[in-house]
Amino acid sequence: MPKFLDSLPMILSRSLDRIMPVYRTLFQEHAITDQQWRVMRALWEQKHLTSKQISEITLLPSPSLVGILDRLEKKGFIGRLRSVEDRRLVYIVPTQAGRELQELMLPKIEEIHDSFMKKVTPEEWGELNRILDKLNEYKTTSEIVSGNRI
Amino acid sequence: MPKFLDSLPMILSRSLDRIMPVYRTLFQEHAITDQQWRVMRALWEQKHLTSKQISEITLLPSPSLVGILDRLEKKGFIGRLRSVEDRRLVYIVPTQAGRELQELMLPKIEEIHDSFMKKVTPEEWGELNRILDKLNEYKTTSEIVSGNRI
DNA sequence: GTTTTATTATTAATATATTAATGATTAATA
DNA sequence: TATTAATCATTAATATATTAATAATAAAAC
Repeated sequence: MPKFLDSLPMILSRSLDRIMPVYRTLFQEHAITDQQWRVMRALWEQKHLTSKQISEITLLPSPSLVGILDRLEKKGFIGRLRSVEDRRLVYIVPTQAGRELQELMLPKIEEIHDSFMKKVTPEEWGELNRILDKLNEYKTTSEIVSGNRI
Repeated sequence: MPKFLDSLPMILSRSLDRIMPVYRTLFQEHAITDQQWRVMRALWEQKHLTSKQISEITLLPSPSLVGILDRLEKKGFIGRLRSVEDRRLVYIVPTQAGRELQELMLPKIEEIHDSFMKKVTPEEWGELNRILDKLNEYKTTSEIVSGNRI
């Protein structure tokens, strides 16, 4: 019988609970949230992205994204531009202030990433990714349809 | 330069996004949420637990737990009992209906768990846990103090 | 070409996360 | 023992997640 604490959701959640505070210290210095940074990070080296593209990249659900983008807009880090070719689309563009925030934060984000990478060997990092991929795999397409946001 | 999508938070989040819907199908059949199940699962084979103990076991933050317990109480799955020895403590006890829910759900939860276990070898499962543990480790006590809920 | 179907962003309603603060109680200390 | 500090559950305020639904627009089918 599998111990509750050793279940797959629990070991992943526990890991995230340990890891995110390290990043969060930096986020708080710039008064943004985890999710707000995800959006800014996705815009890195991009002229613009639609809301849907950002959702796919960041894994943030579309309904949540509406508010997240509202707050980033209010802070002056992004702008919204309605597409003229397809008026259903809204392009999200980083402002000058948004670009500056990215330039400022990215080096430190990479520092944090590197500090985690130093804790394991490259082989272990590869193994981690490979094993997670195996766990994420679905065997049938019906399973994909049943519950997956993507 | 680490790709955003391959960062540690993202690979863990992506994994959870893939895994949780499999469980959630079962949760929805019983009209409870992920978090509500975590609490019920923690009470498995326990006479009672304090709110704090549940928070530590389930990784759910105490302020969230207040509402989660409210809703479980309203659904008749748990009860609250103020301790007489230490009146700061509140013991959470599963009701008869709560026990029945556990009995009903646990076999299926274990089925789902087993289905994930079948996707990797026991060695890979051990590796996954070992690598995550290495990533979760803090080197200094000051780092622990800085951001960790526990 | 008009009706039907899909797609995109959004709203709505409820549940949870995060951070800081509070009231009640207990433990520690002077 | 009177005071101070620590602990536990909770509240408050804001941000996000989840699910279902909707308005506007576009694509497909008839």
